[in-house]
Amino acid sequence: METLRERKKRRTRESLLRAALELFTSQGYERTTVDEIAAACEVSQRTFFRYFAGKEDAAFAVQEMTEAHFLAALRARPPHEAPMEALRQAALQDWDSIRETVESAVPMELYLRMYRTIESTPALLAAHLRRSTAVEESLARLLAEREGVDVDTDPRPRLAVAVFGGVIRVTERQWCLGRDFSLEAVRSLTVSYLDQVSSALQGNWRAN
Amino acid sequence: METLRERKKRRTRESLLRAALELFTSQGYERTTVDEIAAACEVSQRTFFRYFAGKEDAAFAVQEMTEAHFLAALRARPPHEAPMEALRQAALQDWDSIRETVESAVPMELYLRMYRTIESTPALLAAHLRRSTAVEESLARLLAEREGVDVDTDPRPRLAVAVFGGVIRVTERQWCLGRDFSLEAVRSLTVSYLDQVSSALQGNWRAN
DNA sequence: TTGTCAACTGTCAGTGGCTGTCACTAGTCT
DNA sequence: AGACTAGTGACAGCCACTGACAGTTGACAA
Repeated sequence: METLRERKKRRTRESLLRAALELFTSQGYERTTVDEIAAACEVSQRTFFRYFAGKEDAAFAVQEMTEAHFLAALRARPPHEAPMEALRQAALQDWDSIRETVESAVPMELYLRMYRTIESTPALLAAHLRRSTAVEESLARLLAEREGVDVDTDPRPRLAVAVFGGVIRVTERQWCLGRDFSLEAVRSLTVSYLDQVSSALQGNWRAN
Repeated sequence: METLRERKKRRTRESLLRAALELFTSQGYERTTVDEIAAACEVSQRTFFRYFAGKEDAAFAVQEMTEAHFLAALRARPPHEAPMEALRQAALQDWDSIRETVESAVPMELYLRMYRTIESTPALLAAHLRRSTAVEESLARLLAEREGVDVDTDPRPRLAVAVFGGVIRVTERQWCLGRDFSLEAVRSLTVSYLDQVSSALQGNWRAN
């Protein structure tokens, strides 16, 4: 059972996270100070730093959950699937079931707004890309294990994941730039872009 | 002709840049303060910020030159080359002729050490990845123009560049991790990895 | 219930990156 | 030589972040 102390702690964290994302998305990440976030929750600035390693950490708290969610999705793919197919299916399945994961922390709508804020804030975009490479390292190891190859001598796991990651990044970016900012939109964009990779890689585009 | 004032300015900048990279690579980026860099050049901290937008800006001053160098290399490729082939050739040619570009600012050896520092410092790696996406955007536009397609409606330029960028990133990373930290090493790694992409993308790796 | 302990929090002081301001020095130009 | 102005240093201040210390409050046993 959850003790009173734990409950209070959880509430404080949730309150801080929510206030942070609300402020980041409404007035911008840089224009939001940690003091402001703490004040909104009626705690001291010091307390904020006891719950989050930094301002940036708060911005990515939900992302961290979805990253783990995607890794689990890949782990759950049947072992007979080819690497790229497994990645593709994991991504699609991920978008289909992400809502529950996200809403255990904040409203889905806030998460989506934060996604856009990350993409349009240079400092956050940089952090996002670095986090992505960390996830990609895990993905590569997972694929290598699935296929029974050594990730340190065979570059194919990392290459496959890097290519996949590149396509996902393009997808994310176009999604955030577009008008239709729904889950269905990102899902279909993912399918469309993954399907066009081989066409993009080979030959002359003019010849179609 | 270069006036005395301009000469002094250039010298100050060169001095600051060199001192910065020397300190970053020897004692670490985070453990180096701007005050330290300024003191090493006998100028005030304020002056450092008149030459560089920030500490990070100094760390990437040479990278910025090599980025432009690569873009120029791609622009110089004959228009009949297929997109991926042009990217590949530009990359190889880039590594072959990078020395002159770099040494107009700092010794090659310092540049290479800084490269490793960037890769192993989380904050710098993040910034590096963000810068890379900016370069990739330029590359995509360049390819689109070459091929006569519209970069805003046809995703293939961005996809091709993202895939290419992903491979280059893997290359950079493995290069920095490896023992052979020479230009020849990165060149041959580039060739090797680009050659293995199609193999990595399709089918079952075990069947090989 | 009460006293003790440990967890949680606030306050304060300090560091480092970064910016605005202002006065002053030193090239530049006529 | 004198006026102009780019470049600089000194100073004050903001914000992210950290360490140290003390006060408060929930947990748990006697």
